[in-house]
Amino acid sequence: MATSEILDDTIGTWRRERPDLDFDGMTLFLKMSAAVRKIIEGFKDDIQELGITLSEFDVLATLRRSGPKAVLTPGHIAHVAMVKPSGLAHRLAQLEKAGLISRTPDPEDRRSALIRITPAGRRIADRAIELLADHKNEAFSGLTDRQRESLEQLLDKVIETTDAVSQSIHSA
Amino acid sequence: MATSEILDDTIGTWRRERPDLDFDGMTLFLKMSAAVRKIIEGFKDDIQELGITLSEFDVLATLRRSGPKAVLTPGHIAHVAMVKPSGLAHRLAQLEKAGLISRTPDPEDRRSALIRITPAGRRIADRAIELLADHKNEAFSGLTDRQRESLEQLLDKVIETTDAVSQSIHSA
DNA sequence: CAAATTTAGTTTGAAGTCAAACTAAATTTC
DNA sequence: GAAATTTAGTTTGACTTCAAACTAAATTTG
Repeated sequence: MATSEILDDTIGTWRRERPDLDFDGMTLFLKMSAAVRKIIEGFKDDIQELGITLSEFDVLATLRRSGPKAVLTPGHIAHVAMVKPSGLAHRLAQLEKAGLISRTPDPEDRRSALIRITPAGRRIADRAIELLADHKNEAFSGLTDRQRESLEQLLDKVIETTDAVSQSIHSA
Repeated sequence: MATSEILDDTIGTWRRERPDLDFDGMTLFLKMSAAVRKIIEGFKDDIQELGITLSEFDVLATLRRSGPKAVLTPGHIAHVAMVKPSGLAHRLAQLEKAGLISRTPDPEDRRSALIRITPAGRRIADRAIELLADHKNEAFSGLTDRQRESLEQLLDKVIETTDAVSQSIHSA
């Protein structure tokens, strides 16, 4: 059974069992979620061959794209990688052990640390982003340029809405 | 920093550091992924108040939408919930302990089991799907009907592409 | 129909994530 | 400027998931 059939069945049966509810938003969410999951799955295999996990790549990528001399704090990395600080500590320990990042105390704020990518880490990050870019482009290769643009605009609108909601939660 | 700013920064810095690569597909993926994550986060709080986890809801929902007399096997549930059988066993054990499902041996295939939702499980599933439908509709409330339709079609195309890729992997 | 293979599901072990508790340093307050 | 509060990051413990090994039953093969 293909993904789209499972999704159609999920929504179809819900509509039959709960005709009082509106499942339009849920349909969109399920399809979006399935697409994301499929894309991630496909990429996981590629990146494992480089000897890192997807989570570790997140950290390496953040450092790599910040430029050759980038020096980031754990807090900054956690924020942009959208991971909790407690989750990041383990990743940093692993990456340091693997020699892909270095961690030195921050002389200006001794609670913090300065994280740098090593040459070995940089090589892996570069190779990984090449695979990643290819892989993502392939996933959206069924769309025309115009459709891709349209999809991006629609996604921007959704993010705007969901962001507004979570902002209001935090201020409540 | 809002989600969209983080994403714009991520793509912007990658384009600066690796101008040789095409990040269009990656941009779409990151935005899609961020939207999905945001929507899930928001819903997690709602559902926790019902005393179940998101994973447990997946199972209850599969049973609930299959109708009042539904009897499903673990294998079927695992397939449509897109979870590995090993991951399902634990969920079933928890749900059974909580009295939300029942598990009886399958008389026709004694390796398998027959899973049914209990009245208590049904009540929780009904309440949860109401919250869920509302929540998802809210997430997409920034789009017009026409835009929602457009988004769905675009997602269908993406799923078609990614499904084709994973099919060919499995047959290779 | 006995042996080999496949299939269904569970158990176990390893890995990853997060919340909560904790340590230590910086900042604010009075 | 000492005490209280806030902030940065790590550690710990609980939980979740998956892959691999395993059990047991059904099916296929010779």
